[in-house]
Parts: sequence; C-alpha cells; structure tokens
Amino acid sequence: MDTRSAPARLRTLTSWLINQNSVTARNVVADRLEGTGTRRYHYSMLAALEEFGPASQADLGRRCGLDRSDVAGAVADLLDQGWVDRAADPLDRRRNIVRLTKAGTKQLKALDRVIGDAQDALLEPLSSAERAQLNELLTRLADHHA
Amino acid sequence: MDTRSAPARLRTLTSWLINQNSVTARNVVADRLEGTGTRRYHYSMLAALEEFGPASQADLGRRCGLDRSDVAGAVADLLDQGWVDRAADPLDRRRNIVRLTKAGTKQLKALDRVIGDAQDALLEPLSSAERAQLNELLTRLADHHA
DNA sequence: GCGCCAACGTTGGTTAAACCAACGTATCAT
DNA sequence: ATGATACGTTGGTTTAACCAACGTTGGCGC
Repeated sequence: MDTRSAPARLRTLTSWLINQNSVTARNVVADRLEGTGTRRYHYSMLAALEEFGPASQADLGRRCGLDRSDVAGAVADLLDQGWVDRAADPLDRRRNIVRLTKAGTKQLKALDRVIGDAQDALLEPLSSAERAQLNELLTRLADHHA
Repeated sequence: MDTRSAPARLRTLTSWLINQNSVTARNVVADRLEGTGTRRYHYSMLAALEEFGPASQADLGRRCGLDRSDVAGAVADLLDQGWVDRAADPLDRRRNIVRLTKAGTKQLKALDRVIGDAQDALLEPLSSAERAQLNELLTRLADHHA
C-alpha cells in the first residue's frame, strides 16, 4: 500500500503509524527468517534461554510475552531441530526445564545476524541517532504499559 | 506481560518494540471502540470518505491499505449502520460509489474523540514534543516502506 | 496427614488481521 | 473484436494473541 495517500486523520495517528510499521517490521523479519526453520517467537525463546539460562516453559512465556500454550508448541519445534533439550525439574516435577544446546547457541548466533540485517532494512531511512531516539521512545512506551 | 523482564536482545530490537507497542495500541483502541459498532478499519474508511469524498471500494481499499475483499465486508457493515450509502457509478458500472451520510459524518466526529482519547492513553508517558518526534520518525519509516 | 488452592504443561479451541484465488461483470487498449 | 485489466464478491488460508479445561504436582493451613 502507499501509506502516503492515506487520510491525514490516520497519518497523524500514532496508533495507526505503529500498526503500519508493525506490519512491515513483521514482513521484513519474516522474510529473512524464511528457510531458517525459525519464527520470531523461536528467536525470542532462544534469546531468553541464552540470557537467563535454563528455564521452565512458564518462565519462558513470561519472559517473552507468550502464552503457555504457545510456548508448548514452540518448544516442541525447538526440540525437533535439536536447539534445546528438555527434562523434568527434579525439584518440582510440574516443571520442564528447557535448556539451550550447543547447536541452539550456534543457531542463535546465526539468527542474530539475520535479525540484525532485518533491523537495518527496516530502519534504513533513519540515522543512528534517530534510531536510538526511536528505540528510547518505544521502550518508554512499552515499559509504561508493561 | 512485563516487557521489562524480556531478554535484552529483544528489548533493544526496534522491530520487537514496534510489535509490542502495536499490540498495546490495538488493545487500547479496540477497548475504546467497544460498543460503538465500529472497528479500526471502519474508522479508517469513514475518515477516507470524509477527506476525499465519495469513492469506489477499490479506491477506499488503496487509501486505507485494506484488501478489496475486506472492504466489501466493511462497507456492508457501514451500510447496516446507515453511515454510508452506495450506488453504482453511472460512468463505470464496475464501480460502487460509497458516500458518507449525515449520520456517518456525525459518527465519525464521535469516533474522533474516542480515538483521540485512546492516543492520550497510549502516549501518556511522553511529552508533547516527544509525541511529535515519535510521529515524525514513524511517518518517515512508513513512507519509506510505502 | 488432609484438604484446598495455585502453578505447570498440554490440548483444543476462538478471534482478528492480513492476505490470496477465483469468479462473473464491465471497461479499456489496440 | 478481442485480449488484458479492473471491479466487487465469495470463500477461503495463515499468523498472532488469547482463552478454557484438564490432569498432574506442589505449597500451605489446619
């Protein structure tokens, strides 16, 4: 679509602008993830595991903002690919402990590059100062509505 | 979710921040539209009709970034509510000309207030200068990917 | 110990947005 | 004239976000 021909009422509406950019951000990222065997939420979970270490599925969900039920499916995908392993928590048998494998760590590093490229494509028209500014404003908003 | 406990890899990712804020923006707007008989895309279409005058469904779709098929359903909704009327274009009988009614104009004005309130709620933590800045950056991005 | 509530993982959904394919009708270009 | 294109419509698919219910397990009051 040509967003420049949209009504001014929409073009000046922050919620609309955010939604438009959300669609393109998702497309840009999804395009580059194509063929990697991962989706956005897989990357989120691998990142959480790398940063915080082994975690239960419920914790993973809380960290990444995903529903428990969606985490269950995503973990199954990651198991299939061999990027995580899973074991019952001996201290709490309700929990599954999900842990990054060597292959998972390697995959995460590869994905970091892919996702980084996507950011560059998305943010191409902005200077690095402007990118920082945009990130700061969006972070403030996200934290406020957390 | 508490976005503050998300992995730093995600928290510093513009595409992730945009998506997070997109979810809250949609929720904030949808909450306030609840009970008005309209959804976001209805507002977009009413706005386009008010700004550019009567238009074909295909034009409406292009203006608002909606698929032809989705416009068809949305126009039916607006007809039901009496906010638009529709007639065959005498100059091109493939086209339906959709036109805002008096009631539609009134509804649009009411929605302007509702949507405005939603923006205030969404942007609460930002000063008006920061809001302008955010809008400017997002507009540049949206135009670039148009 | 027993009973109750809460958390966990899982299954099987729903909703909304974005999108696509195909059809019949009408228009345009050449 | 005829082939390509545009229009509106129907009937889908896909993805993200979310919800309800279930059996299992753990924590806690009593």
